[in-house]
Amino acid sequence: MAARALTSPRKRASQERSRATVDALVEATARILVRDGFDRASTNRIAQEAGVSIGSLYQYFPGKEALVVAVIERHNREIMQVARAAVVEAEGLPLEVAARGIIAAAIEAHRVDPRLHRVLAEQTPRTGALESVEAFNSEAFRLFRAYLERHRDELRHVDLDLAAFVCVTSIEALTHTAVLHRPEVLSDEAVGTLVDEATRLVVGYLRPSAPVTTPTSVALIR
Amino acid sequence: MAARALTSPRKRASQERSRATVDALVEATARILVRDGFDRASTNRIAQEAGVSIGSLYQYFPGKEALVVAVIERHNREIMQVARAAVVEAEGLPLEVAARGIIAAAIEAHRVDPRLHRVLAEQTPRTGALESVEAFNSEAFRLFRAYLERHRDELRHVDLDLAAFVCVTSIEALTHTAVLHRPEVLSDEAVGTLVDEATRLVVGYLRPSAPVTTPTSVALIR
DNA sequence: GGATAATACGAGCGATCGCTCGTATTATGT
DNA sequence: ACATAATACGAGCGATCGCTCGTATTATCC
Repeated sequence: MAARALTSPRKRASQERSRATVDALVEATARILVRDGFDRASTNRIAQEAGVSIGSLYQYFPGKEALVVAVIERHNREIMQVARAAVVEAEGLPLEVAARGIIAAAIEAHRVDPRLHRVLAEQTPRTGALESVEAFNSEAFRLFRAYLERHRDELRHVDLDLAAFVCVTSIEALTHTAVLHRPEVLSDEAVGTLVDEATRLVVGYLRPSAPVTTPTSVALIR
Repeated sequence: MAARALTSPRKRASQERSRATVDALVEATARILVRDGFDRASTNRIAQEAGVSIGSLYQYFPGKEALVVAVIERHNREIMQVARAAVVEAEGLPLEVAARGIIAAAIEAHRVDPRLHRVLAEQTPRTGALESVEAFNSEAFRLFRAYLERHRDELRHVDLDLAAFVCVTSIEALTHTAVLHRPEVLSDEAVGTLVDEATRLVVGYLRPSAPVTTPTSVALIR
């Protein structure tokens, strides 16, 4: 058993008819993930939900994992579209306003099919082919790092890689956790406060003006 | 199938012999999770690994989920012990030093059986009984909030709930992501830098001295 | 319109899973 | 010592899973 970890379609869908079949399968996978959860998403069930025979499913996907990968990639494409737009829009703006816009966009991005997002985040094992799909994070990282690079003069002297890592990770975690576990801070009245706080967090971190504090106890760990 | 979601042992282990059996099962579950991953951890396999019959397993655990819950709870107890100690030690110290210690401890905590931590984070579905086990996070939240409360005078005026949420979420994410995806920033030379940056992040956020910026565009979202 | 390629179908095999239940073994109390 | 309770055992049932393969249908090309 085990160990067949193919991810790409076995067959390229060339005719119109088959492209529809593939779409129906990906669509059905997403629906089932949301409605029934990851474990209950068997290939048989997916084929049935899609109105497609199990044989046809295996003509285009080598297994459940490949279907989930397809769903994730589609979801990520949609999310990154929002993020990219935000960074482009932020380009000309001063640091704080830019950060604010990007953070607001991060929240907005997490609202693209949040139920699917939840299933993918909470139930989908990051194993096999699924683990590499986190190219998503590194794309966000590159995007933000590029912004920092172009606005280096507004920043304190800092390793851009590290700074981008700190900012992206924090923003991601804040919006992610808020969406999944803190719906109350996302009410129309409260969401502004959250954006304010997150903005203060990263701007205070990036700004040169921050009070330079004695980096004493460096060897506290290890 | 489905829907039996018991979590607590069916039988309390009263004699010494049975307590050993339960321990062996939990221990075996952790080993298998690490070695083979979540999906391959079947009850049959766990029983075999523990050197215990499948019948005995079901005398004490209603299913796989309960076993995993037991493993998670044990792991969380170990981690929170580190965190609690750090907060206690931070009590008398000024904000920055305290934050530094807590962050260093957060990294240290993530080093308690990191391979198990990875499996639990990446493969274990947060579903059924597993979702409530995230009481872990809320415990960390309470702990940190209590510290903030006792040091309110060193802070800018801020909603403590919100501030604790922002700090805990960020620190958690930074250490978590670093341990799981950025081993290079945890080398003995680099880890100090990471602690420095994380400290600057939260201290700059909590300090009153931070340059108060005009909270303009509040309605950027929605 | 006939040949060939592309696509769709679904019964069903073999493997694994979670779990029960009847039985055997060991500890406890008197 | 014996009776009773606690614990341990594991064969095997029923359900589900992933997946193949022989066949039927539909599109494409000349």
